[in-house]
Amino acid sequence: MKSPSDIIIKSDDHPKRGQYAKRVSILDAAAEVFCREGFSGACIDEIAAEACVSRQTVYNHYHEKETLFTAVVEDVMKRVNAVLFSTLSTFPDTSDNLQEDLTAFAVRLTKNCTCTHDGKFLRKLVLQEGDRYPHLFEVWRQQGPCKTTKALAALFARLNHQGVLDIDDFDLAARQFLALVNADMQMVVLFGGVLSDEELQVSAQNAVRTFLRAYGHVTEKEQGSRISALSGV
Amino acid sequence: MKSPSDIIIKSDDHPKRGQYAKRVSILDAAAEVFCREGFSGACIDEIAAEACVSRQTVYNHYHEKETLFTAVVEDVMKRVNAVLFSTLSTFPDTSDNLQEDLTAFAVRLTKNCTCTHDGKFLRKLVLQEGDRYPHLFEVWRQQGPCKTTKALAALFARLNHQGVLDIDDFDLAARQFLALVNADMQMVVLFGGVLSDEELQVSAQNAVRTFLRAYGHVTEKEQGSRISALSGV
DNA sequence: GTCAAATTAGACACTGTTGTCTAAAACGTC
DNA sequence: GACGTTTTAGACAACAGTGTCTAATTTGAC
Repeated sequence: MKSPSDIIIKSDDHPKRGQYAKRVSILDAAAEVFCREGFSGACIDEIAAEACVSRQTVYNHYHEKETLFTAVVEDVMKRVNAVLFSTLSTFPDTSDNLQEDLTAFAVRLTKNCTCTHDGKFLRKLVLQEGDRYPHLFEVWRQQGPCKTTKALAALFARLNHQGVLDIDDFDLAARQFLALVNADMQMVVLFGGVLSDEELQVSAQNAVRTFLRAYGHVTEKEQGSRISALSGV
Repeated sequence: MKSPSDIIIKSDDHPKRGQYAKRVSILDAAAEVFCREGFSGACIDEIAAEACVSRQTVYNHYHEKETLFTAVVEDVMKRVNAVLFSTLSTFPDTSDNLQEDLTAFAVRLTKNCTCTHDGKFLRKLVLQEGDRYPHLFEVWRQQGPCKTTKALAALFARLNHQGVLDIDDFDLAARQFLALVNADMQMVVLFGGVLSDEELQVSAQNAVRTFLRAYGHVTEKEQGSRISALSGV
Protein backbone atom coordinates (compact mmCIF):
# COMPACT_ATOMS: atom_id res chain seq x y z
CA MET A 1 0.00 0.00 0.00
CA LYS A 2 2.45 2.59 1.20
CA SER A 3 5.91 2.73 -0.27
CA PRO A 4 8.71 3.02 2.29
CA SER A 5 9.70 6.38 0.94
CA ASP A 6 6.34 7.60 2.23
CA ILE A 7 6.78 5.91 5.52
CA ILE A 8 10.01 7.55 6.51
CA ILE A 9 8.43 10.97 6.33
CA LYS A 10 7.07 10.76 9.85
CA SER A 11 7.68 13.86 11.85
CA ASP A 12 11.40 13.99 11.41
CA ASP A 13 13.34 16.76 9.77
CA HIS A 14 15.57 14.97 7.30
CA PRO A 15 14.01 11.68 6.31
CA LYS A 16 16.86 9.21 6.42
CA ARG A 17 16.60 6.27 4.13
CA GLY A 18 16.96 2.54 4.38
CA GLN A 19 17.63 0.49 7.45
CA TYR A 20 18.66 3.42 9.60
CA ALA A 21 15.41 5.20 8.93
CA LYS A 22 13.50 2.23 10.27
CA ARG A 23 15.57 2.15 13.41
CA VAL A 24 14.85 5.78 14.10
CA SER A 25 11.21 5.37 13.27
CA ILE A 26 10.89 2.41 15.61
CA LEU A 27 12.77 4.17 18.37
CA ASP A 28 10.53 7.23 18.14
CA ALA A 29 7.34 5.24 18.07
CA ALA A 30 8.51 3.05 20.93
CA ALA A 31 9.34 6.10 23.01
CA GLU A 32 5.88 7.44 22.40
CA VAL A 33 4.11 4.22 23.30
CA PHE A 34 6.30 3.34 26.29
CA CYS A 35 5.74 6.82 27.61
CA ARG A 36 2.00 6.61 27.16
CA GLU A 37 1.45 3.06 28.36
CA GLY A 38 4.42 2.17 30.51
CA PHE A 39 6.60 -0.84 29.88
CA SER A 40 4.03 -3.54 30.62
CA GLY A 41 1.21 -1.67 28.97
CA ALA A 42 3.08 -1.05 25.76
CA CYS A 43 2.51 -3.63 23.07
CA ILE A 44 4.88 -4.34 20.24
CA ASP A 45 2.10 -4.40 17.69
CA GLU A 46 1.12 -0.88 18.67
CA ILE A 47 4.71 0.30 18.40
CA ALA A 48 5.10 -1.34 15.01
CA ALA A 49 1.91 0.25 13.77
CA GLU A 50 2.90 3.68 15.05
CA ALA A 51 6.29 3.30 13.36
CA CYS A 52 4.61 2.21 10.13
CA VAL A 53 6.64 -0.97 10.24
CA SER A 54 5.78 -4.62 10.50
CA ARG A 55 6.13 -6.33 13.83
CA GLN A 56 8.76 -8.63 12.43
CA THR A 57 10.94 -5.65 11.59
CA VAL A 58 10.84 -4.54 15.18
CA TYR A 59 12.01 -7.97 16.23
CA ASN A 60 14.70 -7.92 13.56
CA HIS A 61 16.25 -4.78 15.00
CA TYR A 62 15.67 -5.37 18.71
CA HIS A 63 15.37 -9.01 19.58
CA GLU A 64 12.91 -8.54 22.38
CA LYS A 65 10.79 -5.97 24.16
CA GLU A 66 13.35 -5.51 26.90
CA THR A 67 16.10 -4.71 24.40
CA LEU A 68 13.92 -2.22 22.62
CA PHE A 69 13.03 -0.56 25.88
CA THR A 70 16.57 -0.03 27.06
CA ALA A 71 17.55 1.18 23.59
CA VAL A 72 14.78 3.76 23.75
CA VAL A 73 15.77 4.91 27.21
CA GLU A 74 19.42 5.26 26.28
CA ASP A 75 18.48 7.15 23.14
CA VAL A 76 16.31 9.62 24.99
CA MET A 77 18.88 10.07 27.73
CA LYS A 78 21.56 10.84 25.19
CA ARG A 79 19.39 13.47 23.54
CA VAL A 80 18.32 15.05 26.80
CA ASN A 81 21.85 15.26 28.12
CA ALA A 82 23.10 16.75 24.87
CA VAL A 83 20.49 19.50 24.97
CA LEU A 84 21.14 20.03 28.65
CA PHE A 85 24.84 20.70 28.21
CA SER A 86 24.35 22.71 25.09
CA THR A 87 21.99 24.91 27.07
CA LEU A 88 24.41 25.11 29.95
CA SER A 89 26.99 26.52 27.59
CA THR A 90 24.78 29.57 27.11
CA PHE A 91 25.17 30.59 30.74
CA PRO A 92 25.83 34.35 30.89
CA ASP A 93 29.49 35.21 31.19
CA THR A 94 29.13 38.93 31.69
CA SER A 95 27.75 40.40 34.87
CA ASP A 96 25.95 43.47 33.62
CA ASN A 97 22.21 42.91 33.36
CA LEU A 98 22.59 39.82 35.48
CA GLN A 99 18.91 39.64 36.29
CA GLU A 100 17.92 39.69 32.66
CA ASP A 101 20.68 37.38 31.50
CA LEU A 102 19.98 34.82 34.19
CA THR A 103 16.27 35.02 33.46
CA ALA A 104 16.84 34.38 29.79
CA PHE A 105 19.08 31.46 30.72
CA ALA A 106 16.42 30.05 33.01
CA VAL A 107 13.85 30.34 30.24
CA ARG A 108 16.13 28.43 27.89
CA LEU A 109 16.61 25.78 30.53
CA THR A 110 12.92 25.20 31.03
CA LYS A 111 12.06 25.45 27.37
CA ASN A 112 14.81 23.17 26.10
CA CYS A 113 15.04 20.67 28.91
CA THR A 114 12.19 20.64 31.37
CA CYS A 115 9.16 21.27 29.21
CA THR A 116 10.34 19.14 26.33
CA HIS A 117 8.68 15.99 25.18
CA ASP A 118 11.89 14.11 25.91
CA GLY A 119 12.18 15.77 29.26
CA LYS A 120 8.78 14.70 30.39
CA PHE A 121 9.33 11.24 29.00
CA LEU A 122 12.53 10.82 30.91
CA ARG A 123 11.06 12.05 34.14
CA LYS A 124 8.19 9.63 33.77
CA LEU A 125 10.53 6.83 32.92
CA VAL A 126 12.89 7.39 35.79
CA LEU A 127 10.08 7.34 38.26
CA GLN A 128 8.31 4.45 36.61
CA GLU A 129 11.07 1.99 35.86
CA GLY A 130 13.92 3.38 37.93
CA ASP A 131 13.62 0.56 40.43
CA ARG A 132 13.68 -2.08 37.74
CA TYR A 133 16.79 -0.75 35.98
CA PRO A 134 18.84 0.85 38.74
CA HIS A 135 22.09 0.76 36.80
CA LEU A 136 20.67 2.29 33.65
CA PHE A 137 19.37 5.33 35.45
CA GLU A 138 22.16 5.68 37.95
CA VAL A 139 24.65 6.09 35.13
CA TRP A 140 22.42 8.69 33.53
CA ARG A 141 21.99 10.52 36.80
CA GLN A 142 25.73 10.73 37.28
CA GLN A 143 26.35 11.87 33.73
CA GLY A 144 23.35 14.19 33.57
CA PRO A 145 21.82 15.91 36.58
CA CYS A 146 24.84 15.53 38.84
CA LYS A 147 27.20 16.88 36.24
CA THR A 148 24.75 19.67 35.53
CA THR A 149 24.76 20.79 39.11
CA LYS A 150 28.54 20.70 39.19
CA ALA A 151 28.79 22.69 35.97
CA LEU A 152 26.26 25.23 37.16
CA ALA A 153 28.10 25.50 40.44
CA ALA A 154 31.30 26.30 38.57
CA LEU A 155 29.53 28.96 36.57
CA PHE A 156 28.14 30.56 39.70
CA ALA A 157 31.61 30.43 41.19
CA ARG A 158 32.85 32.50 38.29
CA LEU A 159 30.20 35.13 38.88
CA ASN A 160 31.03 35.02 42.53
CA HIS A 161 34.64 35.66 41.71
CA GLN A 162 33.59 38.66 39.66
CA GLY A 163 32.03 40.01 42.81
CA VAL A 164 28.43 40.12 41.65
CA LEU A 165 27.26 37.20 43.75
CA ASP A 166 27.73 36.36 47.40
CA ILE A 167 27.67 32.57 47.57
CA ASP A 168 29.39 30.39 50.12
CA ASP A 169 28.29 26.97 48.85
CA PHE A 170 28.24 26.89 45.06
CA ASP A 171 26.81 23.41 44.75
CA LEU A 172 23.95 24.27 47.04
CA ALA A 173 23.33 27.49 45.14
CA ALA A 174 23.16 25.55 41.89
CA ARG A 175 20.65 23.10 43.30
CA GLN A 176 18.55 25.88 44.70
CA PHE A 177 18.68 27.82 41.46
CA LEU A 178 17.35 24.78 39.62
CA ALA A 179 14.71 24.22 42.28
CA LEU A 180 13.51 27.81 42.04
CA VAL A 181 13.47 27.72 38.27
CA ASN A 182 11.37 24.58 38.36
CA ALA A 183 9.13 25.75 41.18
CA ASP A 184 6.18 26.46 38.92
CA MET A 185 6.88 23.62 36.51
CA GLN A 186 6.40 20.67 38.83
CA MET A 187 2.68 20.57 39.11
CA VAL A 188 1.84 21.95 35.73
CA VAL A 189 4.15 19.73 33.78
CA LEU A 190 3.10 16.69 35.77
CA PHE A 191 -0.40 17.07 34.43
CA GLY A 192 0.59 17.65 30.86
CA GLY A 193 -0.15 21.31 31.16
CA VAL A 194 1.77 23.63 28.91
CA LEU A 195 3.02 27.02 30.03
CA SER A 196 2.81 29.89 27.60
CA ASP A 197 5.95 31.77 26.70
CA GLU A 198 4.77 34.62 28.84
CA GLU A 199 4.16 32.43 31.87
CA LEU A 200 7.55 30.84 31.37
CA GLN A 201 9.12 34.28 31.32
CA VAL A 202 7.36 35.43 34.47
CA SER A 203 8.17 32.22 36.27
CA ALA A 204 11.85 32.50 35.39
CA GLN A 205 11.87 36.14 36.39
CA ASN A 206 10.45 35.30 39.78
CA ALA A 207 12.94 32.50 40.29
CA VAL A 208 15.92 34.69 39.41
CA ARG A 209 14.64 37.58 41.47
CA THR A 210 14.44 35.42 44.57
CA PHE A 211 17.77 33.82 43.82
CA LEU A 212 19.47 37.19 43.46
CA ARG A 213 17.79 38.50 46.58
CA ALA A 214 19.33 35.62 48.47
CA TYR A 215 22.68 35.50 46.73
CA GLY A 216 23.05 38.81 44.96
CA HIS A 217 25.79 41.01 46.30
CA VAL A 218 24.56 43.62 48.74
CA THR A 219 25.57 46.51 46.51
CA GLU A 220 22.90 45.44 44.03
CA LYS A 221 20.09 45.97 46.47
CA GLU A 222 18.25 48.24 44.07
CA GLN A 223 17.48 45.11 42.07
CA GLY A 224 14.75 44.04 44.45
CA SER A 225 12.50 46.99 43.74
CA ARG A 226 13.35 47.16 40.06
CA ILE A 227 12.32 43.61 39.34
CA SER A 228 9.22 43.57 41.48
CA ALA A 229 7.94 46.20 39.10
CA LEU A 230 8.67 43.93 36.17
CA SER A 231 6.87 40.91 37.56
CA GLY A 232 3.53 42.58 37.83
CA VAL A 233 1.61 39.63 36.43
CA MET B 1 -3.77 -23.26 56.90
CA LYS B 2 -3.75 -19.75 58.25
CA SER B 3 -6.62 -18.51 60.32
CA PRO B 4 -7.88 -15.05 59.35
CA SER B 5 -6.89 -13.67 62.70
CA ASP B 6 -3.32 -14.34 61.69
CA ILE B 7 -3.75 -12.79 58.31
CA ILE B 8 -4.97 -9.41 59.44
CA ILE B 9 -1.80 -8.84 61.40
CA LYS B 10 0.04 -7.49 58.43
CA SER B 11 1.93 -4.34 59.18
CA ASP B 12 -0.98 -2.37 60.51
CA ASP B 13 -1.28 -0.93 63.96
CA HIS B 14 -4.63 -2.13 65.17
CA PRO B 15 -5.66 -5.30 63.38
CA LYS B 16 -9.29 -4.73 62.47
CA ARG B 17 -11.39 -7.81 62.10
CA GLY B 18 -13.82 -9.21 59.59
CA GLN B 19 -14.75 -7.77 56.27
CA TYR B 20 -13.17 -4.39 56.91
CA ALA B 21 -9.82 -5.96 57.66
CA LYS B 22 -9.83 -7.65 54.28
CA ARG B 23 -10.62 -4.39 52.53
CA VAL B 24 -7.71 -2.69 54.21
CA SER B 25 -5.43 -5.59 53.54
CA ILE B 26 -6.37 -5.65 49.87
CA LEU B 27 -6.01 -1.90 49.55
CA ASP B 28 -2.56 -1.97 51.09
CA ALA B 29 -1.35 -4.85 49.00
CA ALA B 30 -2.79 -3.32 45.85
CA ALA B 31 -1.06 -0.03 46.56
CA GLU B 32 2.19 -1.88 46.94
CA VAL B 33 1.84 -3.86 43.74
CA PHE B 34 0.43 -1.03 41.64
CA CYS B 35 3.28 1.15 42.78
CA ARG B 36 5.86 -1.47 41.97
CA GLU B 37 4.45 -2.70 38.67
CA GLY B 38 2.24 0.06 37.36
CA PHE B 39 -1.38 -0.48 36.46
CA SER B 40 -0.87 -2.79 33.49
CA GLY B 41 1.97 -4.67 35.10
CA ALA B 42 0.09 -5.34 38.30
CA CYS B 43 -1.73 -8.63 38.39
CA ILE B 44 -4.69 -9.40 40.59
CA ASP B 45 -3.28 -12.75 41.62
CA GLU B 46 -0.17 -11.05 42.94
CA ILE B 47 -2.25 -8.53 44.86
CA ALA B 48 -4.40 -11.27 46.31
CA ALA B 49 -1.35 -13.23 47.37
CA GLU B 50 0.29 -10.19 48.95
CA ALA B 51 -2.92 -9.45 50.81
CA CYS B 52 -3.18 -13.08 51.95
CA VAL B 53 -6.58 -13.28 50.39
CA SER B 54 -8.08 -15.32 47.60
CA ARG B 55 -8.48 -13.76 44.19
CA GLN B 56 -12.22 -14.14 44.43
CA THR B 57 -12.32 -12.01 47.55
CA VAL B 58 -10.63 -9.21 45.68
CA TYR B 59 -13.31 -9.43 43.03
CA ASN B 60 -16.01 -9.53 45.69
CA HIS B 61 -14.89 -6.21 47.11
CA TYR B 62 -13.85 -4.43 43.91
CA HIS B 63 -15.59 -5.75 40.86
CA GLU B 64 -12.71 -5.19 38.51
CA LYS B 65 -9.12 -4.10 38.34
CA GLU B 66 -10.06 -0.57 37.39
CA THR B 67 -12.32 -0.18 40.41
CA LEU B 68 -9.62 -1.48 42.70
CA PHE B 69 -7.12 0.89 41.21
CA THR B 70 -9.17 4.03 41.66
CA ALA B 71 -10.08 2.91 45.17
CA VAL B 72 -6.39 2.58 45.99
CA VAL B 73 -5.57 5.97 44.53
CA GLU B 74 -8.37 7.68 46.40
CA ASP B 75 -7.34 5.97 49.59
CA VAL B 76 -3.74 7.06 49.30
CA MET B 77 -4.71 10.58 48.31
CA LYS B 78 -6.96 10.89 51.33
CA ARG B 79 -4.18 9.77 53.63
CA VAL B 80 -1.57 12.02 52.03
CA ASN B 81 -3.81 15.06 52.15
CA ALA B 82 -4.72 14.40 55.76
CA VAL B 83 -1.07 14.24 56.79
CA LEU B 84 -0.31 17.27 54.68
CA PHE B 85 -2.84 19.50 56.37
CA SER B 86 -2.09 18.14 59.77
CA THR B 87 1.53 19.07 59.16
CA LEU B 88 0.55 22.49 57.85
CA SER B 89 -1.21 23.15 61.14
CA THR B 90 2.16 23.00 62.87
CA PHE B 91 3.41 26.09 61.06
CA PRO B 92 5.18 28.35 63.56
CA ASP B 93 2.98 31.14 64.86
CA THR B 94 5.57 33.03 66.80
CA SER B 95 8.33 34.97 65.10
CA ASP B 96 11.20 34.55 67.53
CA ASN B 97 13.64 31.90 66.35
CA LEU B 98 12.07 32.05 62.93
CA GLN B 99 15.00 30.27 61.29
CA GLU B 100 14.81 27.35 63.67
CA ASP B 101 11.05 27.15 63.73
CA LEU B 102 10.77 27.26 59.96
CA THR B 103 13.51 24.66 59.63
CA ALA B 104 11.74 22.33 62.01
CA PHE B 105 8.56 22.86 60.04
CA ALA B 106 10.35 22.08 56.79
CA VAL B 107 11.74 18.91 58.30
CA ARG B 108 8.27 17.83 59.34
CA LEU B 109 7.02 18.56 55.87
CA THR B 110 9.62 16.40 54.16
CA LYS B 111 9.47 13.64 56.73
CA ASN B 112 5.70 13.36 56.88
CA CYS B 113 4.78 14.13 53.31
CA THR B 114 7.57 14.00 50.78
CA CYS B 115 9.68 11.11 51.94
CA THR B 116 6.77 8.93 52.94
CA HIS B 117 5.88 5.68 51.28
CA ASP B 118 2.52 7.16 50.38
CA GLY B 119 4.17 10.29 49.13
CA LYS B 120 6.39 8.50 46.72
CA PHE B 121 3.56 6.28 45.63
CA LEU B 122 1.36 9.22 44.84
CA ARG B 123 4.06 11.03 42.91
CA LYS B 124 4.70 7.93 40.88
CA LEU B 125 1.04 7.42 40.29
CA VAL B 126 0.33 10.95 39.21
CA LEU B 127 3.07 10.85 36.66
CA GLN B 128 2.24 7.35 35.52
CA GLU B 129 -1.50 7.35 35.20
CA GLY B 130 -2.29 11.04 35.36
CA ASP B 131 -3.11 11.17 31.67
CA ARG B 132 -5.42 8.21 31.90
CA TYR B 133 -7.43 9.53 34.83
CA PRO B 134 -7.32 13.30 34.45
CA HIS B 135 -10.36 13.93 36.62
CA LEU B 136 -9.18 11.77 39.49
CA PHE B 137 -5.91 13.61 39.81
CA GLU B 138 -7.18 17.05 39.00
CA VAL B 139 -9.57 16.89 41.92
CA TRP B 140 -6.76 15.77 44.17
CA ARG B 141 -4.49 18.51 42.90
CA GLN B 142 -7.09 21.13 43.67
CA GLN B 143 -7.81 19.73 47.12
CA GLY B 144 -4.19 18.98 47.94
CA PRO B 145 -1.22 20.83 46.50
CA CYS B 146 -3.17 23.90 45.41
CA LYS B 147 -4.85 24.25 48.77
CA THR B 148 -1.51 23.69 50.45
CA THR B 149 0.07 26.56 48.61
CA LYS B 150 -2.84 28.80 49.49
CA ALA B 151 -2.69 27.81 53.13
CA LEU B 152 1.05 28.30 53.27
CA ALA B 153 0.67 31.66 51.56
CA ALA B 154 -1.78 32.73 54.25
CA LEU B 155 0.64 31.63 56.97
CA PHE B 156 3.44 33.62 55.38
CA ALA B 157 1.10 36.57 55.12
CA ARG B 158 0.63 36.40 58.86
CA LEU B 159 4.38 36.48 59.47
CA ASN B 160 4.62 39.31 56.98
CA HIS B 161 2.02 41.22 58.94
CA GLN B 162 4.08 40.71 62.08
CA GLY B 163 6.89 42.46 60.26
CA VAL B 164 9.39 39.63 60.23
CA LEU B 165 9.09 38.91 56.54
CA ASP B 166 9.18 41.14 53.49
CA ILE B 167 7.03 39.40 50.91
CA ASP B 168 5.08 41.01 48.11
CA ASP B 169 3.57 37.89 46.53
CA PHE B 170 2.58 35.38 49.19
CA ASP B 171 1.52 32.67 46.79
CA LEU B 172 4.81 32.88 44.96
CA ALA B 173 6.71 32.83 48.22
CA ALA B 174 4.84 29.69 49.26
CA ARG B 175 5.66 27.93 46.01
CA GLN B 176 9.28 28.92 46.26
CA PHE B 177 9.48 27.83 49.85
CA LEU B 178 8.22 24.40 48.87
CA ALA B 179 10.58 24.27 45.91
CA LEU B 180 13.57 25.13 48.10
CA VAL B 181 12.57 22.63 50.74
CA ASN B 182 12.33 19.93 48.10
CA ALA B 183 15.46 20.99 46.25
CA ASP B 184 17.55 18.12 47.57
CA MET B 185 14.70 15.61 47.61
CA GLN B 186 13.92 15.41 43.92
CA MET B 187 16.77 13.35 42.66
CA VAL B 188 17.37 11.34 45.77
CA VAL B 189 13.79 10.37 46.37
CA LEU B 190 13.29 9.58 42.70
CA PHE B 191 15.81 6.81 43.00
CA GLY B 192 14.47 5.35 46.17
CA GLY B 193 17.29 6.89 48.15
CA VAL B 194 16.64 7.66 51.78
CA LEU B 195 17.98 10.75 53.47
CA SER B 196 19.22 10.43 57.02
CA ASP B 197 17.72 12.61 59.70
CA GLU B 198 20.85 14.66 59.70
CA GLU B 199 20.80 15.22 55.96
CA LEU B 200 17.15 16.15 56.17
CA GLN B 201 17.96 18.67 58.84
CA VAL B 202 20.80 20.25 56.87
CA SER B 203 18.75 20.36 53.70
CA ALA B 204 15.89 22.10 55.49
CA GLN B 205 18.28 24.50 57.13
CA ASN B 206 19.75 25.46 53.78
CA ALA B 207 16.33 25.93 52.26
CA VAL B 208 15.13 28.14 55.06
CA ARG B 209 18.34 30.11 55.12
CA THR B 210 18.03 30.98 51.44
CA PHE B 211 14.34 31.69 51.83
CA LEU B 212 14.95 34.07 54.70
CA ARG B 213 17.81 35.72 52.88
CA ALA B 214 15.41 36.49 50.07
CA TYR B 215 12.34 37.29 52.10
CA GLY B 216 13.56 37.92 55.62
CA HIS B 217 13.15 41.47 56.81
CA VAL B 218 16.29 43.54 56.48
CA THR B 219 16.61 44.08 60.21
CA GLU B 220 17.31 40.37 60.64
CA LYS B 221 20.45 40.48 58.55
CA GLU B 222 22.52 38.88 61.28
CA GLN B 223 20.71 35.64 60.53
CA GLY B 224 22.75 34.99 57.41
CA SER B 225 26.03 34.59 59.22
CA ARG B 226 24.58 32.83 62.20
CA ILE B 227 23.04 30.04 60.18
CA SER B 228 25.90 29.53 57.81
CA ALA B 229 27.86 28.51 60.88
CA LEU B 230 25.19 25.96 61.73
CA SER B 231 25.10 24.36 58.31
CA GLY B 232 28.69 23.34 58.29
CA VAL B 233 28.03 19.86 56.85
C1' DG C 1 -25.03 -25.08 68.00
C1' DT C 2 -27.31 -22.80 64.09
C1' DC C 3 -27.35 -20.10 60.09
C1' DA C 4 -26.45 -16.57 56.88
C1' DA C 5 -22.67 -14.26 54.97
C1' DA C 6 -18.05 -14.24 53.62
C1' DT C 7 -14.03 -16.66 52.03
C1' DT C 8 -11.54 -20.15 49.74
C1' DA C 9 -9.25 -23.13 46.03
C1' DG C 10 -9.64 -24.54 41.78
C1' DA C 11 -11.37 -24.98 37.18
C1' DC C 12 -12.77 -22.44 33.36
C1' DA C 13 -13.42 -19.56 28.96
C1' DC C 14 -11.67 -15.74 26.86
C1' DT C 15 -8.63 -12.31 25.43
C1' DG C 16 -4.34 -10.11 24.44
C1' DT C 17 0.67 -10.39 23.97
C1' DT C 18 5.08 -12.26 23.00
C1' DG C 19 8.15 -14.16 20.01
C1' DT C 20 8.84 -17.51 15.95
C1' DC C 21 8.21 -18.98 11.42
C1' DT C 22 6.99 -18.85 6.58
C1' DA C 23 6.63 -17.38 1.79
C1' DA C 24 6.05 -13.46 -0.94
C1' DA C 25 7.20 -8.81 -2.04
C1' DA C 26 10.15 -4.67 -2.18
C1' DC C 27 14.51 -2.73 -1.90
C1' DG C 28 19.16 -1.12 -3.28
C1' DT C 29 23.42 -2.01 -5.24
C1' DC C 30 26.07 -3.53 -8.93
C1' DG D 1 17.95 -6.28 -15.10
C1' DA D 2 19.86 -9.69 -11.57
C1' DC D 3 20.78 -10.89 -6.84
C1' DG D 4 21.31 -10.71 -1.95
C1' DT D 5 19.21 -8.29 1.78
C1' DT D 6 15.40 -6.36 4.12
C1' DT D 7 10.69 -5.95 4.89
C1' DT D 8 6.10 -7.55 4.97
C1' DA D 9 1.62 -9.92 6.22
C1' DG D 10 -0.14 -13.51 8.24
C1' DA D 11 -0.39 -17.75 10.73
C1' DC D 12 1.15 -19.89 14.75
C1' DA D 13 2.19 -21.85 19.59
C1' DA D 14 2.90 -20.69 24.18
C1' DC D 15 1.76 -18.14 27.84
C1' DA D 16 -0.20 -14.88 31.19
C1' DG D 17 -3.93 -12.32 32.95
C1' DT D 18 -8.90 -11.16 33.61
C1' DG D 19 -13.13 -12.16 35.28
C1' DT D 20 -16.75 -15.95 36.19
C1' DC D 21 -18.43 -19.91 38.32
C1' DT D 22 -18.84 -23.67 41.63
C1' DA D 23 -18.78 -26.35 45.67
C1' DA D 24 -16.66 -26.71 50.01
C1' DT D 25 -15.13 -24.37 54.07
C1' DT D 26 -14.80 -20.83 57.55
C1' DT D 27 -16.49 -16.99 59.97
C1' DG D 28 -19.15 -14.27 63.24
C1' DA D 29 -23.47 -13.18 65.37
C1' DC D 30 -27.28 -14.90 67.72
